Amino acid sequence: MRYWLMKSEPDVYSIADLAKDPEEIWDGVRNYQARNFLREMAVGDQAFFYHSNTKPPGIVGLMTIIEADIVDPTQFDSANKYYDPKSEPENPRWRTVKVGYGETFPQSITLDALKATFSPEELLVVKRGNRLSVMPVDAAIATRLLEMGRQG
DNA sequence: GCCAACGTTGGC
DNA sequence: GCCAACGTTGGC
Repeated sequence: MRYWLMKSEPDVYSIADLAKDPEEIWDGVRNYQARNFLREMAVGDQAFFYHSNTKPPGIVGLMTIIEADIVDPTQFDSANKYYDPKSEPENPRWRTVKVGYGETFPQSITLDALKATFSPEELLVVKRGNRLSVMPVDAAIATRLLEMGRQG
């Protein structure tokens, strides 16, 4: 079982949205490095939910991968923001996963707290200028994050 | 709202 | 294949 971190802007899609409707296809990722990580995910993996572009940014909870290697349906929908005219239905370019709601931490782990605790080598999200929206988290780091998040 | 970081596109 | 221009992300 592996751990991951996945970013979303809460104005677009937040952990409260996932809690309300607790299964969701994580669509709209259009970056190859992020997609490659999505394709490595397996059912049962755990992912930290990170709120970006908000005050304060940080890890707000946990979710579970409940279905792996799904074709992202938005790539073929010309009305959708994430429509990709270059993706062929017989060879879809963008794949993703379905996530299930896990838990919301009593208090989010802010980016400031993450930076104070972890080096960029330990946790990529604290690296300045990092724009990757899906990334792996080392198991030992994940354990510490769970302790930080659950104690609130 | 600004801007640094950085991925993508397209001309050559 | 290089690289300038451009667009997007995301912290501040």
